[in-house]
Amino acid sequence: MPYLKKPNPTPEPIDCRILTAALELFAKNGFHTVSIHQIQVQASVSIGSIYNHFGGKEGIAKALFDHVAIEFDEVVQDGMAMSEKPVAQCAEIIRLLFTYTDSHPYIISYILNMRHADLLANQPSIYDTSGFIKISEIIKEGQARGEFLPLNDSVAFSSIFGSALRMIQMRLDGLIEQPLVETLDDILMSTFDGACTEKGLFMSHALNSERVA
Amino acid sequence: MPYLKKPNPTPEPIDCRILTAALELFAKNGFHTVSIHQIQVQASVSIGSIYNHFGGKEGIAKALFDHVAIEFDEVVQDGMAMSEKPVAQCAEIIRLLFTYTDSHPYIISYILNMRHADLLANQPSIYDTSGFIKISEIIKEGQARGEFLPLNDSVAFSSIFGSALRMIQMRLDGLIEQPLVETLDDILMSTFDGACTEKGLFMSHALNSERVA
DNA sequence: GTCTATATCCAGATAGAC
DNA sequence: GTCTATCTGGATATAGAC
Repeated sequence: MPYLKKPNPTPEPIDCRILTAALELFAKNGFHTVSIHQIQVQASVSIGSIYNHFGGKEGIAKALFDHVAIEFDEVVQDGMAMSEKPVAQCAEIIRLLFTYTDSHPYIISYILNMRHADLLANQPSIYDTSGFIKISEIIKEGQARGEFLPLNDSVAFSSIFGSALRMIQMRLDGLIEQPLVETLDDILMSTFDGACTEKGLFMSHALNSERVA
Repeated sequence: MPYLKKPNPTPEPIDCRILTAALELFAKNGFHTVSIHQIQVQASVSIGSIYNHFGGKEGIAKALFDHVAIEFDEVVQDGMAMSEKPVAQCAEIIRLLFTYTDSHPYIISYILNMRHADLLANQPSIYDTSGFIKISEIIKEGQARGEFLPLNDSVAFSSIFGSALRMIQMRLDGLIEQPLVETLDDILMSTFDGACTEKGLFMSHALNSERVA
């Protein structure tokens, strides 16, 4: 029965197999708990090949970072293409990140956690990527148009993407069973319109209760 | 000159020295990159003592977790004591977390990052602590009173604490030079009242642009 | 309880055949 | 370019003196 004979279904190139295996293992177990031997087994490759292609474990991590940075940039670009308006662009980026988290959790996990997880300092982080820079520019444009509050860079970023990123973290940590997209509308609403039922609810409290300086 | 003779200025108990040293090293470099030898040196203790007290590196991590969980719970309790109103309680907890991040960055870093950073799965996380449970109850109470939007647990938590936690992360990652407290009012405002200048700005976009299902 | 010296193990890296 | 076999360093952990 030669038509059933598919004993070696590995059409992927070897370096791609290595990266895929390493990404999954790193995201699941963390850079330092994963040994090259594990990667070797999961990728069905020899140790020698790994060293030939990437020069070692750190080399794999570096290549993975470049890879996920490109993916992230594409998500941002896709989100930007959806509309001219910064608010809608940010909303679309969040939607894409949510779907991406559900479909490719290891990539998002690597983007978000890898730096803290393991690699030494002075390693590039997500904040150094072109995707993040594009987001910063969207926010600036939104402020110029008067859509977003005129807050400083990090505050504005946190206020727009903080809730969504926290949802992603919790989903990756296994605290949320639901697909993230199902929560999208709620997250967008609270992000853009606030977590309270009425605008000014917090300010009235702040005025009533004299806080200690 | 016996009055100058203070060659051994270590009034702290030995296990406390070990924990302090380990906390700093773990937060800075990550669990797996820190060796027991480093902890030994920084704490001015012998390896034998470390094994006597904690049974190894994982034992230290476990003890540290219990310790920071207690600190976190105290922060939440202090924040709750400030007011009866959930909105004000959450605002105060965020303020305390901000000041705590600036004064004790290693503790906050450990709380936020340690799980991803290193320890294996099935390790307790911040979400299992009494402090987090108290926060969940505050949110529920706020929803019952009609202050917070009636969103499900994780969405509500993310919408209220997501921006602040992102600020803390960025501060710990060295992306924010400013003390966090200086950004407190902006974060609270955007959290509770939204990141946009007008309520409903996002919804109008969503209606205008037919999103692909 | 605290220390030093030592044993054991295993991950990262290399050498060289094919 | 891919593989197997091997080397080496360093980390965890232990044994036993004090």
